[in-house]
Amino acid sequence: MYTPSVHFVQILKRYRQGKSISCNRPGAVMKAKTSDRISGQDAGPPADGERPTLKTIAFMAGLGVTTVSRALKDAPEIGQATKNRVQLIAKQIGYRPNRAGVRLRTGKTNVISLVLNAQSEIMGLTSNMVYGITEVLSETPYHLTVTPYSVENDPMQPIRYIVETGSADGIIMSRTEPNDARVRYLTEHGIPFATHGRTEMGIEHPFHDFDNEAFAYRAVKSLGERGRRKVAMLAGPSPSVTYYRHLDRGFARAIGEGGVGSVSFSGIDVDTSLASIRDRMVEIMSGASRPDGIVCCSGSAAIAIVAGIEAAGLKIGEDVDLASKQSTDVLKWFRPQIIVFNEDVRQAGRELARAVLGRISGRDAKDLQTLSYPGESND
Amino acid sequence: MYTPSVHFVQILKRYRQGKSISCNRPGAVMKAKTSDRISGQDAGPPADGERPTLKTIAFMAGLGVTTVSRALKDAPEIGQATKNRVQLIAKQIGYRPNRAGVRLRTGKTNVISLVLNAQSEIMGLTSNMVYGITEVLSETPYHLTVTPYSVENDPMQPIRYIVETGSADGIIMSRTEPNDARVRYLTEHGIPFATHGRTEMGIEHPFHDFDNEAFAYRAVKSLGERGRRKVAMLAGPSPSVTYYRHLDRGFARAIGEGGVGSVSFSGIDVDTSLASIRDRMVEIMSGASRPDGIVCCSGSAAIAIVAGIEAAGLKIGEDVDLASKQSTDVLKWFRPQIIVFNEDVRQAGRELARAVLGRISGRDAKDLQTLSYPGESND
DNA sequence: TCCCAAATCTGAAACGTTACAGATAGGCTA
DNA sequence: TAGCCTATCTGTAACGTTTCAGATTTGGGA
Repeated sequence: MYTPSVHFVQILKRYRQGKSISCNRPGAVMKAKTSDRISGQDAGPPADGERPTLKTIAFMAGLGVTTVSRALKDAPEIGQATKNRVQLIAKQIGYRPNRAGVRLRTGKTNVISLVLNAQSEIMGLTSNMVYGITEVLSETPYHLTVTPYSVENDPMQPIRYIVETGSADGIIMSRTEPNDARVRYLTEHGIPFATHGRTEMGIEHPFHDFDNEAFAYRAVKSLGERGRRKVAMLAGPSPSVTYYRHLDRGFARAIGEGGVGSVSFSGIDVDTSLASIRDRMVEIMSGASRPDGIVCCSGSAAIAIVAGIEAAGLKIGEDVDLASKQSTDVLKWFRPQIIVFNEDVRQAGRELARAVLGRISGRDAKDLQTLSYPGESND
Repeated sequence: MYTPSVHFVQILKRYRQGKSISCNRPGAVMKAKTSDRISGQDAGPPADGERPTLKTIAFMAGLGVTTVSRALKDAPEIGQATKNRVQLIAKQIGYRPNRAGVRLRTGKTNVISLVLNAQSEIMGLTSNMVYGITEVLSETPYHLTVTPYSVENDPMQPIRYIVETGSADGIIMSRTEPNDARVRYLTEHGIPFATHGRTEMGIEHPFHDFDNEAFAYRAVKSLGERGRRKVAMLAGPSPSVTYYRHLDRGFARAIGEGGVGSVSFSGIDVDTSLASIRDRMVEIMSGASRPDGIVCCSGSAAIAIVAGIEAAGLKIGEDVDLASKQSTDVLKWFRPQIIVFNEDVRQAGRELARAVLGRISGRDAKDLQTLSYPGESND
């Protein structure tokens, strides 16, 4: 049994009184920080107002920094009494580990990086994602940094930067593609990440996805139930982001089951500017083969579609029905007639945060894949 | 004149060939990193695949780390030829300073923290703010971290955390109050920051603000021009955030100039839930003393107001006019009849980023205060 | 010839943390 | 009594950077 000869309370007391004290170990006398030239570790209390470090606690407890470091992380080789003392002092003086010190020593950054496309902002998506993520991270030592890239730039650029500079322990990214270079790169480099959306590369990785296939399927079905017989979908530009494929698949499946026919939109997709969508919709809805039901996967595009429909002299809910995904309530307020399916982006943020953290702590990628389903909120 | 005896190209070449080489200084032979027990600094090249450090460059150039460190930051006491060599090598091997090392040594984090209220999200505000900020930061070594707090929490909590842990060099925050505890605290602690919105504390600090007084004033005037004679404003909860005061002031000034009378809304404000706003609007607009013009400072609240008005059987642009601030185009698409005034939040983000950076680099707070004016985008 | 100043460059120390390889004391065994 | 094991605790080194206080060389002046 190892018994420290001086109890910390005495030291703490004398320390608080500003007295020069000597420790239970040789050489441990109070002295100025800068004039510390002796090789021993317990050089003395820090100057007033400075942030407490392990050294501060070590001095106050009459222990070595190593012991303090271990005591604070509940290492098995530290006595229970010592742990209690150390943890109490740490709490009392408001000790917080210096992130730079930890990072330099261990390489662990305690940072999660959210990589975003700064252009493709669908109403409120980014905000809610950020809030969802931070909600989860706030209970951990992790911070969130945001690293956007513009469309003109290579999506790989921010990823490479993060990996090369080791500036994050994990990455969350969106606009996932079927064959995603970022996923491949990060997998090769063994960096934990989670994607919003799935890939089709045969690489298992953490993701969270909204079931867009289910959404498109149910959207068509809903339109059919309202007697619509000729529906169209505002799809994504063909081969890029994965979720566009899922939309197509769900749409095709619903159509394939019969009862409802389809026409296709040409010249526009969800990435087209709102003004172009509106203008094209006027043309389409004025034409002979106009659809009587429309599926749309973006709240803002839905607004442009409505504008076009009404500019063509038709009425939502009467001449034509619109079923759309929404991530904020705006659409419901906009035209109550719109059939809306909710995607909870904040929840997605939470799931994604949990997924990266899980991956960081070594959990299997397969157990970190979640899907959320469209919530039909109206009628 | 100090002349290194071995030119770096030779060293670099041999280094690249993996050959064991000896440097121009004694003791500088290639050896494994871990077995480095000699006190000299130039221990040898790092293991393959590891990130280059100053040591790597120092070894390759046949210089000391100190010299390399200084050469990279263009210190005056380093010869021009050496600077060129060092900078060339650094570029070639893709050297990037280790942030943890810098941070530990200098205390500089190279981080800007955006402190946000996670609840009061006005459509797209956060996203655009974030994008604006990162646009500016992307040309600097600064990273952006997001630190949200929930309404239930003390707004001071994240601020204290950042200051106590020294986790950022500068802070950007919103929902500025006339007498803002955060501003006082940060000023006392000498931490650079910029606020979105102004205070009324007599403390000079960097800010960016939208001129809400001008907005409210012009909104009332616009309504007057359309023949509206009894206008009301959906104001903020009285004493809190500064910009509500500016709204009141602008509104009062416009009313004071005559021609237009005012009625007041009771029971709701911009922070009320959208459903409550809608419900209350139905009551108000069904009453005898209903306004014929409404001023609203939030896009989402405007949507709820419109819903209420229409539920009461009235038409926007005919029975009543609505003038609202918007930060995305949604309102314009929602009801083209709404009189909208644009606030460019992305631009605000840019200004705020420039303001904190300016403060960090020691510029005077007074020179870092900007105001933006409502852009009337329709008619 | 000697010394000094200017121009360059240098190692050691420090920031705060953790990993490594012991140290120390007490109790127990033989 | 000597020796060993266990339970605790320890100092040193290292992560990569910058600062401090010198070193070293060269050229020039006395």
